[in-house]
Amino acid sequence: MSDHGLRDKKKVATRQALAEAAFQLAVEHGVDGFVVEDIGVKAGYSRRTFANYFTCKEDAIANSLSLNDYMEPGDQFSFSLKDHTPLSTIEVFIRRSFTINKLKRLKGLISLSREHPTLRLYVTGALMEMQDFAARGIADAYGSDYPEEYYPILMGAVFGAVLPVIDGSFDVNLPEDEENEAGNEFNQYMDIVFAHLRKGFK
Amino acid sequence: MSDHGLRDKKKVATRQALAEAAFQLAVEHGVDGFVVEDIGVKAGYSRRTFANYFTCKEDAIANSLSLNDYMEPGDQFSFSLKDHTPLSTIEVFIRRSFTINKLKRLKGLISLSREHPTLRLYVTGALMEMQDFAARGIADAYGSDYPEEYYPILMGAVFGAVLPVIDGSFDVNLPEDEENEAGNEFNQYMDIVFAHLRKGFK
DNA sequence: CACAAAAATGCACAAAGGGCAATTTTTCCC
DNA sequence: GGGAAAAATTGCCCTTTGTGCATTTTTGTG
Repeated sequence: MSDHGLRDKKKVATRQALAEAAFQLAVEHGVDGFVVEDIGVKAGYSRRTFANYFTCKEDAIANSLSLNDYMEPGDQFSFSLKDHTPLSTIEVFIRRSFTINKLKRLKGLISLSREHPTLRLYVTGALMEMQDFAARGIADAYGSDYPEEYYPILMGAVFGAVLPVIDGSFDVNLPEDEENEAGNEFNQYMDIVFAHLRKGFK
Repeated sequence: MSDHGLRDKKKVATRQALAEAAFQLAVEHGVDGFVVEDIGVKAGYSRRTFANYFTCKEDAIANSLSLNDYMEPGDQFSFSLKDHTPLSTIEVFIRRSFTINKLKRLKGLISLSREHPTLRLYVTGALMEMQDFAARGIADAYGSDYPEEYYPILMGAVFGAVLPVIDGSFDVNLPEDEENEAGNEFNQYMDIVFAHLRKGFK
């Protein structure tokens, strides 16, 4: 049998090394202040290898946010099977996913995106992938307990409402200490978001 | 005084001509089946001029959807000042914006995007611009009648819930006759979407 | 350890992106 | 209407990308 576990792990590592190098170079020299070659040098790979993992610089920079590494669909949503509704399941998923470190990286990406429309596209694209991931997980978990069209609408509404954070129109202040996950401003904003989503709009 | 009206109109026309040419070429030969030069030839401009209007092919193709041309923020949301809530205002805006012709173009873009992640990014980007446009209009129209954070959340939720259509996971069947705007499947889907948004999620 | 599969690399070439300067077109103002 | 100013279009040029293909190197298996 083929257990390519180790090989796959190395591929992920390569991908992350390249993305991380790309992000750091972008912070240091601006998104347009370096070339793909530089990423390769910094990460210890060739230009050609970079092209095997990413389509362009922006792709690599944005995906340094790897929001969905370490996530396994089954794991992430197993808690949802009892005592939870789809909405509260997503709520837990979102709050768990945006750790302080992720939010810090996100802030960096947002400020880079501010004057760089193309990068902005790739950053929102990364979020969309996270949304797809969550949508699949939720749909698997709840099956036919809700009308067919419920999940895509719910998922869209939730992630749409989170977008202002990603997009930078809502500016999240982050605490210095990594430990204080629960009380950060992102979670306060989520309180408001989910309250609105539960109550409905007018 | 500087009345650049005619000049601006010509710029818009040029932009649209290039975008339209790009879209048609994409339909005929596939997104990767032609080069920027071809777009210029088809639209009657040079490669260099194309670069003045768009960053790449995908940018041009996606923006052939020009959802927000002919829109003036003031005009579009003037009806909102009486008898409407923010949500119902957006609802009218959305239903008005997605005419049969726009939806047809959107379907074309979706099928092109299906196997082309980069184009997909640019198409959702075009929708985001529409969202920004609507967000500004709505915020102007309602000012301080609602809590400060209300509009971005509402706007995000609405456009997020519309995204499945854009994204192609909801497939809209369109009537042959252009006249039948009200009863098309898109509007039926919107009925469900806005019902959920009003009622709230659980 | 040797063999097969897969990843990284090198090479080459068509194409993209964009600065700069020249040219053409549009607008402004008398 | 005509000439000056502003803006749009274009050509030129050169660096950077993207990618197919062949080759080398690394990894996993028996």
